[in-house]
Amino acid sequence: MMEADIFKALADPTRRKVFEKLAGGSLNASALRDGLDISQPAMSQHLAVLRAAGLVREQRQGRFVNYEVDPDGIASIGTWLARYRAYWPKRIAALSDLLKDMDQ
Amino acid sequence: MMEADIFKALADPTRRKVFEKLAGGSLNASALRDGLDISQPAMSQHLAVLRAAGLVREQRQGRFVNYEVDPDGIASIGTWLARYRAYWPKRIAALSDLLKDMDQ
DNA sequence: GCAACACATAAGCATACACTTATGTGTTGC
DNA sequence: GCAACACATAAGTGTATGCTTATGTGTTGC
Repeated sequence: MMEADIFKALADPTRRKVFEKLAGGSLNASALRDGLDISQPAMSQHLAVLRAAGLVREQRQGRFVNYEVDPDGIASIGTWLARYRAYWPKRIAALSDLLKDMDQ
Repeated sequence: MMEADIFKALADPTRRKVFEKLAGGSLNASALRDGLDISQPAMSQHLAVLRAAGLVREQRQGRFVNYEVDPDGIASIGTWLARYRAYWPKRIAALSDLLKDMDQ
């Protein structure tokens, strides 16, 4: 929810991997463990941190809990980053165009 | 330099305050301490972390060391964030326009 | 040279954090 | 009901981190 939580959440490499996986589409907690060599409780704890930070949101589906990227979290980072737009180098022009395109 | 270092650096509230101060212009280490109730070594250590992350850069000026925002660090965050552009909500359109403006 | 200053580094310590194993909660299907 | 499953929570532990005090390094001006 706050910047503090967001940056703390993303400071951990495992959580960033999880978040990147979710960028490809929603997945349940077990599927997220694939290839990460991490225990089930550890994943559950990581997901709790990401959820508390507003970076992901969950959706119960039977016994499974599907996780997906929460656009609000992404927006928070964007808003924070916008404060430093005076320092964006020119070579980031391409990115800027991409962001513009998203609004259709 | 790497994402890991950047997010770790920004995970600390004191370092975020320092970084925001520098967003207003370059300052030396002593000036950065104003209003932060932190020891001189602590500030020096925080600046070392921000520097290692590529978020700030230094410039010796006599006995003083001036610190300023390093555009490369900002760009790194922007590049990372761009991977999640599919999740940017529409209400961030204004930010997107701001970013576009920066390229003149 | 040397005293005063601005900052960096070293060493030690208390707390935060990511992990583990063990157990609890809720859902499915027989 | 109850066994199997998916996930969350509890409790404990080693390590990372941010702080402190003490000391080192480099610059200024007399």
